[in-house]
Amino acid sequence: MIRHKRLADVARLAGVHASTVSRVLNPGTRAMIRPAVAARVLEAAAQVGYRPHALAASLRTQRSSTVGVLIPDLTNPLFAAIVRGIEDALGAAGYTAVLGNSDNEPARARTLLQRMRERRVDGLILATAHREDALIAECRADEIPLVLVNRTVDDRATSAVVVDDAAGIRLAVEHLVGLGHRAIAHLAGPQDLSTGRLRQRSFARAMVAAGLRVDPRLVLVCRSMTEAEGRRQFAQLLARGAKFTAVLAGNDLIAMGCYDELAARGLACPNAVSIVGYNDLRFVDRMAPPLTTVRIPQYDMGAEAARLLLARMLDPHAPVRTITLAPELVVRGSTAPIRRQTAADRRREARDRRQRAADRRG
Amino acid sequence: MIRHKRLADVARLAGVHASTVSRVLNPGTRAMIRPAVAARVLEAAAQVGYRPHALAASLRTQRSSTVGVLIPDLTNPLFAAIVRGIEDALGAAGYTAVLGNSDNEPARARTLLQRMRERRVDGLILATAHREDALIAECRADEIPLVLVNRTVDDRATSAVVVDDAAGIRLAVEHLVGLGHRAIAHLAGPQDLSTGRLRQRSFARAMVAAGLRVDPRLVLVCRSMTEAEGRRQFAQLLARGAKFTAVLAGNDLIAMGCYDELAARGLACPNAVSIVGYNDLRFVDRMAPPLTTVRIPQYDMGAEAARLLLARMLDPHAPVRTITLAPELVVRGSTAPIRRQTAADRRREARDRRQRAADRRG
DNA sequence: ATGAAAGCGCTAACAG
DNA sequence: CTGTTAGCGCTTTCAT
Repeated sequence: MIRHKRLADVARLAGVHASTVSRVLNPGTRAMIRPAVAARVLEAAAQVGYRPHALAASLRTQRSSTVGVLIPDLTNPLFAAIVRGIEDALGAAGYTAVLGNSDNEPARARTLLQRMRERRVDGLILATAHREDALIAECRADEIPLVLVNRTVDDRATSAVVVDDAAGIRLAVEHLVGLGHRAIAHLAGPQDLSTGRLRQRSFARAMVAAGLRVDPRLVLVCRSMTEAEGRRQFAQLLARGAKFTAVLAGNDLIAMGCYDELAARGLACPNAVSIVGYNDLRFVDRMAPPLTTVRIPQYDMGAEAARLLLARMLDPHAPVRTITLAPELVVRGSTAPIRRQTAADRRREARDRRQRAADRRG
Repeated sequence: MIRHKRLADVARLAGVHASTVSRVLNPGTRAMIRPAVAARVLEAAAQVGYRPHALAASLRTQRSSTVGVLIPDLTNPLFAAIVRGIEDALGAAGYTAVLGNSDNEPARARTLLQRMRERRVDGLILATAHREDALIAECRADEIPLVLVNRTVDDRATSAVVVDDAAGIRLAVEHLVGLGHRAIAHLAGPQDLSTGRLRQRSFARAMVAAGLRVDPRLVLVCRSMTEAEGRRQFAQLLARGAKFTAVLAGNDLIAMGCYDELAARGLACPNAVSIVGYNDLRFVDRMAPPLTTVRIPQYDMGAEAARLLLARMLDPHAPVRTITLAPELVVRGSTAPIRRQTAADRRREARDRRQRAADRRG
């Protein structure tokens, strides 16, 4: 390992005291030093290749210029995009993000938060909030600057950047209704997440607003926002036997699960059923069929959350704020006008199904 | 901001000296302390809610338990997966990753590395290597433990975890040849990246090994591994007029670009042309058509890189190692047996094309 | 405008 | 076994 140069090394070379070097190198105190001396110091620093020791400075100043970012899983494109937004905004302000993946396990989240606190992060951005979240309550008690992103908590006591899910869901429902759908199912996300819950409630309200009845048999709650769980609940939905012509999925991954179950049964979307997702993950525009979904500003949510946190760290008395960003509907190939199925349709579908089964065997 | 407890606070409560508390709390020195005292200390620590100050410890021990991870872009699923592998392996060893996105800009990379060095990361994992990389040379000169991942450098002087691209490309070429393809094009990645370069050379070798000639007009080099550039070069390839029935893309994003250009021309894959990608990014199995591609162990590459680095940090004299992981071919719907086009085929395609154009207008 | 000195919270060498 | 002491590299009073 290399021997790092210290302020004292630069000081000796420049013929000044270490504290003078420190003052020259820190923008806030540079004005204290006579330009001639400052120039000499700067040259000396460059000559020995001086690099400040951020940890030592942090110990002294009690500020690490570091922010903890906790997400469920980086491998989910939604969170990758949010993190990118966070890191860019943070980086522009001279801050560094320290990442942690909780995998939606509170125990892991606790360990990671712990580690971040020990590293003395100046603030926290959490994308892991549950509607009632003990961990977040603890953070609040510790008075560490804190911002939630994407999901929020029920007591609006913490700053957050979220999407107007009510509007997003309304757009989706109105789109389906406009296509003639009446029997619309909803595969909701987990109800202990603000997103899962709010989207479900918004679905009910939007249906009523459209003059439709919500059939309880057409609303199922997924235990997680994953493809596997989406597929399971969609199969469950089919098993219930209640008729429906469209599905509003709690998010894009749940929608993908529907695609999987449809494919396994030899059914085609949007022929058999129209499907709408939520989030507009990267690549869902390339699926077969391209997914109609509600786009949310993933990157911007992250960037906004970072900016909100930066403001809060600057002024600890800044008020609690919830920033709500607008979603937009992106219509693609997974939704189509409702169409009463004719006998001919049924025959064609049956033939296609047989053909596909044969293909798989062959 | 909360008032943090220090060792001295715990010490006072337990009626011992701060150094005793330190010894109790550090696994390596716990054995020094009489169990009865240790128990008293532990209780006192729990009572005041003591949390160690990692930065202060780092300053003293000259080890931050932190690793810098530099990638081009978190938003690329390849790097998201690699980072996840890195973080999991690092986390299991008590280390924390500090992430940076270079966007393939050397200036950004330099700034980020700078910041990481100031934070005194104990080691570095770089997924941003160019074949000749000044930044990496500097890191080597600084003797900071360093591991490359996915891409490597030409002088094999740095430890790395990479994929056996020669094998991967051979699998892909043999697959295409097995389907009857003879005129195979290659949209190579940038030649200043080890992956782009090695895959192109491997393509040439695999073609020769299969008894085929490499037509220079069928090999184009993309300036970046992106969809936009893949599309541009594929259009270029078509413009050259040389006949081909299959394309081996430098990676999945380039392959997606080919999809885009085909779609724009109303052509269908694998009818018009077979396409093979590289990496097997998440979701490419859901594209239209599902992409035949070479799967690489993305997560494991990251985890292996982290383990290699951990070993190196433990023993600075550990030898330079290159770990090569095996790829595997995943055959899906974007490749099909070659088929001489009949007059009927041509008529059908022309009709389809017209239909699609009409759809777009309507 | 600059130097001297103290101390952030911790660990480790040295005593006992 | 445990206490004492010194100091990691920096910033920031306090002097001058």
